[in-house]
Amino acid sequence: MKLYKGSHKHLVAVDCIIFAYDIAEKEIKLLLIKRSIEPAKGKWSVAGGFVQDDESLDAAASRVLKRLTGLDHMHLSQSSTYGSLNRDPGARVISVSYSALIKIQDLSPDAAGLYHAHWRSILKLPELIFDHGTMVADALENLREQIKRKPVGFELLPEKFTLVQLQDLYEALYQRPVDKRNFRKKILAMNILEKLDEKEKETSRKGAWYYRFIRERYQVLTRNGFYFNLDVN
Amino acid sequence: MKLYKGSHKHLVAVDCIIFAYDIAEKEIKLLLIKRSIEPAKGKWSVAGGFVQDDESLDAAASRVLKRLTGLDHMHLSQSSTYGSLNRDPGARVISVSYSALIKIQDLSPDAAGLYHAHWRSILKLPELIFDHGTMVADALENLREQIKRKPVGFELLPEKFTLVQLQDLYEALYQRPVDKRNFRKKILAMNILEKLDEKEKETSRKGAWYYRFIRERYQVLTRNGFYFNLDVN
DNA sequence: CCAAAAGTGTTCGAATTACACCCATGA
DNA sequence: TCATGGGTGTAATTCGAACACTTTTGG
Repeated sequence: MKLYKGSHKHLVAVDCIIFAYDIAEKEIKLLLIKRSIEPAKGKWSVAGGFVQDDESLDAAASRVLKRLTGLDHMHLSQSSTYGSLNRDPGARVISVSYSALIKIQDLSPDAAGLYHAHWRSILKLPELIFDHGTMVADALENLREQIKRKPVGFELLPEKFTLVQLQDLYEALYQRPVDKRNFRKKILAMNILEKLDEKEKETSRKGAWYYRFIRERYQVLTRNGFYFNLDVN
Repeated sequence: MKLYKGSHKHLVAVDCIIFAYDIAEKEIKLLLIKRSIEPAKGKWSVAGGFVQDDESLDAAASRVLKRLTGLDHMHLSQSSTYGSLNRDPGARVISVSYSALIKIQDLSPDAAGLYHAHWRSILKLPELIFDHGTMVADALENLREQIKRKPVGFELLPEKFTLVQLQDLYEALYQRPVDKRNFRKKILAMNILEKLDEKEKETSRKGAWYYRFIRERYQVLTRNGFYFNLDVN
């Protein structure tokens, strides 16, 4: 049974916008790939590829990301779909963008070299191919909205982190300073962090206490109508 | 020059989720179509169709909506893209959903009959084909979030409306009562409504003052960092 | 002992909530 | 005149913003 005959078919791609947070540099970084095929071969792009016959969009995004970067089991979430006629000069391609937040240490140290993947600060991005600049801008705006209302910040930090690091992350995203006392008051009042018996001693003599995000406690609160709101200053 | 050869091509559809507000019934309604082709011919669906070779996704959505309902110049905004393998039993189809808010009087009175389009309350929707139920649920959730932070409510009301009607709309969306005095205080304090010299006299002896949304004033405020927030009770 | 970063409370104004009665009118 | 729906204000509380000093410790 052949249905829908006569309807035009399209090339469909997925593009993965991967953000990570660099604790040392206090910068959000974006994963970029040197494009290996024409057109625009050698130019910077996000990790993308075509959707195959026998895979869902979500599966395609995971596969493409794994192939280009080695990153596996990422929590990719669909962002937006781009379908202007001439967005890709090589052919008419419809592209579905996905984004993910990762802990930078999840990328094995040599993977970057191995896969021609590079991390670049979102503050100094190079020119990207096609409409990838727009895709990134859209995803970033979405991330900035999300982080106010969902505890997505913890996806970008290691298991153990200090309150100073968490605050630095918010400042990196908002690009403005945040009041330390108000920030701590607010996040601690949510009761979703556990203070550990261990200090981070690299960056100060005094040392800063490590904390841990308690996902289970957050989920219980959520079920009871708790509303995460870290809209600071 | 044939690039990207060997990559699989896909059927791509757009589906339009059109919401309207029925002032008299105080209900949000959804535009449904009796499907005219196999599979699932005669079943309820939202307005959809395939994307052609020479049109953008946005253009396809407008065209499809116009053809099926007569609705023209709608402000459609892209919601989400659905790409599971078996979502459409007829073939592998990737579908991009769009949604729009319209004033119910924008639909010419006989258009419904003419085009086999029907308005159904979102509270008692029939079974929809494929994953259209999910699409609608997703769009509705999005609308509920939006209406808190953007003055989208005015898209659903006629040019002139009363504060009671506006409040009824919010209650229809939230499905819970809203405090009358606090609601009025908040919306009037925003200074984006103009009281007209005219009363709505159909529903009460006293009559309720008509108001008008002043889009220009809203836009000026927005530019100055004003933040619409009608998160009530 | 001192430099450097971590940690800690209070006050003030604004915003949000809860709540009940009077008003205007047509029938 | 009365039934119906429209319109109004205030007090109590909570929330958000601003703000500066003390603590710890390795060198």
